[in-house]
Amino acid sequence: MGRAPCCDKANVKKGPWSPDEDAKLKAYIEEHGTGGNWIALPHKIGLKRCGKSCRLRWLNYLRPNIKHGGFSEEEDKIICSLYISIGSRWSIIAAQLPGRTDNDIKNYWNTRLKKKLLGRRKEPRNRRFPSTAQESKEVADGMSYDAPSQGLSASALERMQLQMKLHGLQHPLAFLNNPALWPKFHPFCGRIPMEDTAVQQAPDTAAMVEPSERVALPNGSQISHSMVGTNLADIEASSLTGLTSPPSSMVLNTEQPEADFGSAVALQAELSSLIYGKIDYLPEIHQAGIFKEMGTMKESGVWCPPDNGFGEKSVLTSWDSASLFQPWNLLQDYVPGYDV
DNA sequence: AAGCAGCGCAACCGCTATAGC
DNA sequence: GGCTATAGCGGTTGCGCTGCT
Repeated sequence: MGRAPCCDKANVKKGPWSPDEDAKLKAYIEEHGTGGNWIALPHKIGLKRCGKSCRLRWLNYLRPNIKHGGFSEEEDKIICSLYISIGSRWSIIAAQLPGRTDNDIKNYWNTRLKKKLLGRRKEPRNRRFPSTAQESKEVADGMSYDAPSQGLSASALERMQLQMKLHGLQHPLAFLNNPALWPKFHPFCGRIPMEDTAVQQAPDTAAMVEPSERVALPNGSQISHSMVGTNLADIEASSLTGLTSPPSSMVLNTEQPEADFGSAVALQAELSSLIYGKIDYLPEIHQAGIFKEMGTMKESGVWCPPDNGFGEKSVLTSWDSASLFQPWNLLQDYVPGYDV
């Protein structure tokens, strides 16, 4: 038995909202609020609309202080940075941009920003997975094989492409030939010393971070450097340092916060350069508010691998593992039979 | 001027998470 | 603890506009 529909599909109006409908909805909500029940709301005001539709209309257009279009460079950079770090969590990204809605940002990304960063390429018609051992080897060698789209989500592919662009990689698997890019717990590198790493869950990271763990930003605000140290910053840092320490997104590194923040800033400069062809440091993007929402989300926390390769399950939070860029996971997509 | 393709965006759909009973 | 209703989210669709041929 399927689930009951939220409304009578036959008796609800679909399509664009009329000014009259907008006015009715706006007036009612401004006077009475939503009442905590969107499903009942259209009936109360005599609108032949689905409750979900009313909610969407209010959130995306009618509520006060909504901005449309005219994204600034600063907003572009925030969107790009967060997209690379956390993927298509539009609601989280939107929470960092006052007046912007997730729908707006999603549309902006899909129609403009993505093209701006990745460029527009005609997809080769005969793109396919490697089928022979030689082709597979070439893939592993970073040769001759264009980034496949099959078996990989669009979001993951885009983020991978952005990563490659940021780091000058020619191939998604080129990291295999660059040990500097290998995280310590990568199966090829051996086991991460879990007992030495302060892997921990932080249900409310923003609240839990000790003052010593916060990073002072140029504008005077502070942010937890465990949050600054996204996986992107890890890769950035690792490419510079040879990854002598575990990625900061896995470990709450209280020893060298400046290094982590420095790499994050460097990343932003790279991003800025990529988008606008110029270098400018980005003091605003990592203001404390950036991850404020994530810090209050129950699933926020310091990332650690779901399984360290020895059958030991680690503390893991849902979106962290799914969204952070983990190039070794791409092996599953590229190499038949490989299981991370 | 007509036809077409590409683009931008509003809105919808379907799924998951959560709250309440 | 299980069930149901609702909220919220991300992906997708469809339509109107614009520019090109």
